[in-house]
Amino acid sequence: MDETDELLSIRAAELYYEENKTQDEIGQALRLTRWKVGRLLAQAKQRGFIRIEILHPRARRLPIERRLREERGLDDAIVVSSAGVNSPDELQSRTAQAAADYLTALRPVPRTLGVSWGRTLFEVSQHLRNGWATGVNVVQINGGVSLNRRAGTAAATAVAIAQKGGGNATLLPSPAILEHLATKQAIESDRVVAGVIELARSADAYLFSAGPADHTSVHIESGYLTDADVDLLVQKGAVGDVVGRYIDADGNIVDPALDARTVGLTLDELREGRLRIAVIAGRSKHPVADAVVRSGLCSVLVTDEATALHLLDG
Amino acid sequence: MDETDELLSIRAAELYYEENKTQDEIGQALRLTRWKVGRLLAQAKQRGFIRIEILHPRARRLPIERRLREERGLDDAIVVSSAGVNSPDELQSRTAQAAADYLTALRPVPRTLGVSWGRTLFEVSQHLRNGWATGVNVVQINGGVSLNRRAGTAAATAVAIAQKGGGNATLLPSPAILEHLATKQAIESDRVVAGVIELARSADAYLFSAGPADHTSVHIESGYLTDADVDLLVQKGAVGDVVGRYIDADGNIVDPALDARTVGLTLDELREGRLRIAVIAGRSKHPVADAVVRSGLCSVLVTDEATALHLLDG
DNA sequence: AGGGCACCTGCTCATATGAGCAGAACCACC
DNA sequence: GGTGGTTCTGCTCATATGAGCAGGTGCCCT
Repeated sequence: MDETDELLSIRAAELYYEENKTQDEIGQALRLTRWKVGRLLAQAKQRGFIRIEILHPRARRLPIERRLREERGLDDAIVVSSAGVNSPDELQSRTAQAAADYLTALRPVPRTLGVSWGRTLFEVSQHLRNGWATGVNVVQINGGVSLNRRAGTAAATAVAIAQKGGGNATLLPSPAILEHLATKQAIESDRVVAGVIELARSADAYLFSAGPADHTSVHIESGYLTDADVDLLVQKGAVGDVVGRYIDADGNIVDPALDARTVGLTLDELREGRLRIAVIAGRSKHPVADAVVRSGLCSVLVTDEATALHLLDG
Repeated sequence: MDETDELLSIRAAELYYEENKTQDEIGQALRLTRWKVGRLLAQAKQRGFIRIEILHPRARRLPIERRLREERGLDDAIVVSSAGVNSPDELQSRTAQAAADYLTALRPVPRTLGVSWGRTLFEVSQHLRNGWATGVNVVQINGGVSLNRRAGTAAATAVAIAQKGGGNATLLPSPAILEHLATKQAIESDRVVAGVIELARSADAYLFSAGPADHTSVHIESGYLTDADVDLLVQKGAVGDVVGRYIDADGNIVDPALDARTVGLTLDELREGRLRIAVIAGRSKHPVADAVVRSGLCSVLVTDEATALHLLDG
């Protein structure tokens, strides 16, 4: 295509998309046949001169979703559009909404849903509508918060999802990470705790997020880890955590000793689930999202456009 | 339109614009009739959920051009798109290119074209193609630079436009602003100078830009004015200059004494021209662009999208 | 409860558009 | 300068889409 045709295709596109003229009218205006106009418009599209965006908080990027399914072997992918987003919070909110939508539309409806906790999942729970399902019971799959001011979001998340879904929540009454291995083993052998974990293993579906390995981690905020602990994990190759367990870029446990002191489903147990929905959004989570997808921790990913493109780049 | 329909219209838009499905196929996928799908898509468009942009350096915004013509009474308007622009320089370049295109397409071809000088017009001259016209003579309409290192762009601009247009340039051999009124009067009564100005008055068309009233002004760079001079003009209400003459927001001369020492066409003489093309781009020129358009100094405006929208806001 | 009104739905029909094809124009290479 | 191949052009025809309309539905007010 020569220079002249390129310019003509732009003129034609202006008249077609901005002025709503028919290809025939454009032909008369530019002294071309309408077939030529059609071809010019096709070329303009094909060469990427025409960008069509859907500006809406609920807009998704289906082509990217397809690529994720095909190139990353996911059973399903939900990618929310970043078009018109102004803040990281807004992106997080859009992603949480999309996850809520996905859960609501899920068929068959899971009888038991295993959930982790964190800022993202809390938001998902808030976006779910009352009556999003009937009779969905929820079970926590890893130890919860309790130490700090914002105590209770872990419990609140599970309870909200269950209540709005017309079912009950089963909480895992344990800290996320214990100081001593012996204590952890003692807790896990407790009848109640062991029962909850058993129930978690048998869940029909899992819903979880992932945290970045940096100082904004919920584990630091909750007092389970210190800044120094996280720095050390990063040194060892950690890119983030899933259900409280820190992994490297390949999805392997970074610190087995720490992992042994962490209460809840192990990553291998998590991988046993048939439906494993990860909800991960935001720039800071690109590395951990990559690890989660590569190592097959999730079978379904709900994420934002930028993160999805990052996954497809590598 | 209720919540559900809004969501459906977004789903439909995704399938239509991103997946290239027909409305019929979308209907099957979403369990709607194809007419409903058509209506949803129409609503999505009408409510502004669909944004279509033409990404190309030569892309224009025809709807904005029309509004400028209708709401600001311009004979013509050329508005270049800012979509995908990363730097002010790029915007300036696009606008200059558009001005060059406009000149090239101009019918009837002006026999004599009066031009001012400055960064913008120099760029226009560089964007013109050899042979953009045949037999277009160029005459300078205001005094030129000569004092500083980058001397000669004023002359270079006029000469380039003339040469590429197969005609000759007539330069105005005078400084832009003189220190004393008497000198200015003496220069203007010089046979040659008077002849050039007479020729300028009779030009078929004028092409000029405008400068901002700030320290980046070409008049400071060229040594005709000092920072302090400009500060004073701003205090008196100056928003910028046209052919070396500083105007306020209403297009009136800010400092008559200074104006009397400025060589070239007066603003009233400029306004006599039937075809007066102003080329003005960039954030810093919004105020002066506004003044130029409001006071009818130009009959045709070539500008960028942001500047155009600023003009339409007020 | 009934009548009136606004809105919505599913249709027919006219129009706009894209696929595909035959001939024309162009180019390069003998 | 002919000849084979490639690209381009203007067409026919099938399909996709939008306008407009008749009937239906739900809603509000009496």
